[in-house]
Amino acid sequence: MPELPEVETTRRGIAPHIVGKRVKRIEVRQPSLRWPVPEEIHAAEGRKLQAVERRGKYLLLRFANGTIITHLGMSGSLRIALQDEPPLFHDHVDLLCSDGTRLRYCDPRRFGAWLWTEDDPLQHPLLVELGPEPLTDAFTADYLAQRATGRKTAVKAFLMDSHIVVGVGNIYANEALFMAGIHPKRAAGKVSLARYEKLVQAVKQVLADSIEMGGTTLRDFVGGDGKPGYFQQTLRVYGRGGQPCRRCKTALSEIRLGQRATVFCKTCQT
DNA sequence: CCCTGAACCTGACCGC
DNA sequence: TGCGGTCAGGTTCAGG
Repeated sequence: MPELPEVETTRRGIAPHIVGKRVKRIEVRQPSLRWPVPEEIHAAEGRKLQAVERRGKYLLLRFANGTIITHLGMSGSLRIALQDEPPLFHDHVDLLCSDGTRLRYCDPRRFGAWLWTEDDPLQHPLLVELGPEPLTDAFTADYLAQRATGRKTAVKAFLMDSHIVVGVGNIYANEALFMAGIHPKRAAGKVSLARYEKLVQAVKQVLADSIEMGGTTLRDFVGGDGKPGYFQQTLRVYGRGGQPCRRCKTALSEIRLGQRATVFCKTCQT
């Protein structure tokens, strides 16, 4: 489900309900996620949640004695459960606060994660090698061009590599490359600095716009406050293979690139 | 170091 | 109605 806008929408949706509250209990009904949910995660019980932060698509639940690192994977979601709402089959983890507020994690495919660290979470092996946040000034055309030097990999795969830049998943990679007029299969090392400039602007714009609108809705995405996102209606290419390019009317091409659906306009993107 | 493909898992959908 | 194949928003990992 989630790309960066969905994760950020989730963070904003849940934080007001749980920050500052004391965790009464963490209920793990299904510990078999991407990695096993560690027993040490119960160290958060009895502690006050200090903040909910985001790094890439990871959410960090900060406590004085450690941090829960979560990831929503492909199909995960976090929501505030209603009082006495019984967990459904795929509701794998609850974080129950002492006032009865319940943060509920649902993840049918179980590609997500709930981990615990007592060290600086940004130094955790999963986070320490991540690329810059796309919506900060650290994400520039110069940076991308430098990282792309000599690389033959398709620019779309390059853009989706979280070690290059975090938060650009399949939907927004397709969208940003269209906006920048770059063919998704072009070798990353053969994209000019001027075009990386356009790409950086496109990534920032598409992500910011999507966050503004509450995240893309594909199937059933809902933010932490239960409101669906509305970005889906404005997608330029994703999910539109065979339909006319909104710019030039050419039928959009759809191919598979690195096992991912890739949609582009063969006229507008070169 | 770079690149590719497989793997993790369930559910929805489509054609027969 | 059932079955098999394909696809889905992510990321790590093994192997060449």
